[in-house]
Amino acid sequence: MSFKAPRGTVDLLPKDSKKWRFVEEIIKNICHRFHFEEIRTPLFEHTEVFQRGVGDTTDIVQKEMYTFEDRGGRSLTLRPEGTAPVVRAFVENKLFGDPNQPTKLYYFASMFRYERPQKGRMRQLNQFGVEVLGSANSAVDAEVIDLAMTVYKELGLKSLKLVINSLGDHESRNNHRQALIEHFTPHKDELCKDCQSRLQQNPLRILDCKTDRDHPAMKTAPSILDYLNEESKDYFEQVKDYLTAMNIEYTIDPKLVRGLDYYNHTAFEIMSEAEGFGAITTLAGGGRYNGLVEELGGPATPGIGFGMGVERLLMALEAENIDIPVNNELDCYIVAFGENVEKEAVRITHNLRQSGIQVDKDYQGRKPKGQFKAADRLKAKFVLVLGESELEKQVINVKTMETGEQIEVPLAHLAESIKEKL
RNA sequence: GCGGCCGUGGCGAAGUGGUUAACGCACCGGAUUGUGGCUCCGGCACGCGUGGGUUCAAUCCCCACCGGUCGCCCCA
Repeated sequence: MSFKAPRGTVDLLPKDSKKWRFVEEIIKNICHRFHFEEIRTPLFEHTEVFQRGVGDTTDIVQKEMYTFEDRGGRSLTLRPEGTAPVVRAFVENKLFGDPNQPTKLYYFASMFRYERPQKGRMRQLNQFGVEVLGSANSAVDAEVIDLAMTVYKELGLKSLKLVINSLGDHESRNNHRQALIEHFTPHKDELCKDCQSRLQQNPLRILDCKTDRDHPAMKTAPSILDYLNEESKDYFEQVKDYLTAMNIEYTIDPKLVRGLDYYNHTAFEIMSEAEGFGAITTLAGGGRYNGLVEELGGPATPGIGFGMGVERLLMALEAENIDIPVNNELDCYIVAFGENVEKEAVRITHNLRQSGIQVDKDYQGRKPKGQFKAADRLKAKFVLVLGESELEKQVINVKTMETGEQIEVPLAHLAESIKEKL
């Protein structure tokens, strides 16, 4: 009987986990500079959180959730995205009552979506994301976008495209929605099946449809930008001004809609334009969601955030041939052989580790030559050679692998001697 | 949910309807009783995703299933 990881999941092996840690550290460092604090929410939530938060008509809720019933008959769902849980936690823990507003949070967490896996799409995926709750200031929109772009920039990505749009406030959205319904209804029979149902449920997303992309009615469809009321228009202008002030380049795409129901005003996506990236180009996406906190039972509180795919970030780095520095070295490797030497080798290993030195030794019963080979393979800086004669003299031979030179060090001074060399 | 391609040792990869399934890398041992990176020699798949069928005979042909991969929808 042999087992495999479930479809759409992978094991993160040491070779790659080092890269992940490097990326995580850079990201967390940036969050610290932007003065965001970490939040960790449960892996699963009551299904209702996502139905209400993300929206019943979305693909995520309709066909991508890992939903199950627990022994108490409760319907629970492995989180498919990060915003709804964070907002739930914000409300439940009354973070809105903290005098320090806005509340600036970030998370680094696994998400789950029941989808057919392919390049850059997994059933368990990892996202870094941020949420800012409690401010309707357009400078916050710009700050959040700046943070995302900073992550990519500091990791060295060049072929990026920032796309922004405004979905407007409630009034603007409704007017636009009406206009869309009126525009597309005469062509209803010519649209794909998905779009026919979208026409009633969420006409905005027809604009996003790839199947009907070339339909003539698509080109003449009313643009949201023409339906923004003064306030929404003004807000969007401010966001653009702030981006320009920070020298952040962007393009405006009136068709950028985003898949989740909770967005309004600013919506944005960051895509990779690198060659050989596969069919998927979206690295991160986000936007403003001023009604979500209320929707989840909290006081009217504006919010904005984004989710960034970590797997896709790593893919983009690879596509642009950006190497992640990985430290594979080992400080010391103990080569021991002869009668009764093993116990002393174990003791020395322990003592050096207690002194803060990184040490490993052979556990495979290899001959001395094999142990040296292993030390070489592990890129050990020093090999500590312990045989019967050394043991008798209470010394150990310290060999510097790079130069091949070897000196005798009394066991009593081993730790200090190595610390000096390191 | 739908479609294309694929499934041989730890990895990469050849192969044929029929006695012992190439080769390369890695690993282990020896040449070198206690010293790595080079070289040489030796070892390393009762097995070719699983099940069924065709056949005197199948890793190779057919079918089904499972798995992987890439793409569609949608997204991270």
